[in-house]
Amino acid sequence: MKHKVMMPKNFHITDILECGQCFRFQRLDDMHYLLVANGRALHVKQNKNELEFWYDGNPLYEAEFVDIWVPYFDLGRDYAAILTKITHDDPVMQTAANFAPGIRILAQDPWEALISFIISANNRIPQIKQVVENISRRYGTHISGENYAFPTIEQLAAATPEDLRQCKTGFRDKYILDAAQKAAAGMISMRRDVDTSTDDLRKTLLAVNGVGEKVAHCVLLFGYGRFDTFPVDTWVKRVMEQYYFDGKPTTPAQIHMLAQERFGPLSGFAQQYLFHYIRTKGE
DNA sequence: ATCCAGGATCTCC
DNA sequence: GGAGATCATGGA
Repeated sequence: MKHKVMMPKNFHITDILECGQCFRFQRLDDMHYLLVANGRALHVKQNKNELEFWYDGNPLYEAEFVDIWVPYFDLGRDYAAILTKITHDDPVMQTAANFAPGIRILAQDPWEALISFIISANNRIPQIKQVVENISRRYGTHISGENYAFPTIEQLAAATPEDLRQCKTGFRDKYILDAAQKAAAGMISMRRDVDTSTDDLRKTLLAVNGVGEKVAHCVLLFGYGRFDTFPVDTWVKRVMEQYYFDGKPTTPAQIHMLAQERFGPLSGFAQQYLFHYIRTKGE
């Protein structure tokens, strides 16, 4: 059973999935992707005037679409209003946003985001995707065909370092286990609606071995929907130094201050447009 | 073959 | 606190 909705403004499935925020998807065809999230394998097909969603294996009902996938794809948010604000008097942001105006920040699971971005450290996106896939197949619950859910905290907490290494985690095996241990012990809430300030949440994330400022910001943004964050990786550092700091060397702290001044509570959106633009424009 | 990747950590100053 | 080396893995 397919679910169809009218084409939302500022929604482009390629921009959304290929912009580097999410790792569990594959392109089946132009404008047609298979995504694993929320314990489901979901087909997403973007047509001229409509979006189609359907599960790989079982029916997708209206109520479930509304409860799970509308929030996941952030369909209730007015991205045109966001773009108007962050591009105001900012030609750099205008260029970045025009490059991929269909980006939306997905409402991902905090636990999956935490592990995924621990894996992202000193790694390339194709390999991050491969390692997350390996871990899901080894520890996650089967969904359909070749699709496995991302493992739960308990499923990963039961892993051994040797086992994890077989998933090609490299030196990050101990980091993943530390995250699983702390999560299982309840030291970090894995609820998106947790009532904790962004800064306090950030500090608890930094307590995990293998989580520094950049990974913490990514988990806050993509896993907890904290849009007042601004992950600074090599690409964002590059684009910010080049266009906002007159080519001068800059620290992440300085970049955070400028982002807070300029983009405030919309920093996370701004960061994703900039990241995708600088990383992809040359291709 | 050497270098590097959505970084983090450890060491040494 | 800042600079440098090191960390698995695999692709260029």
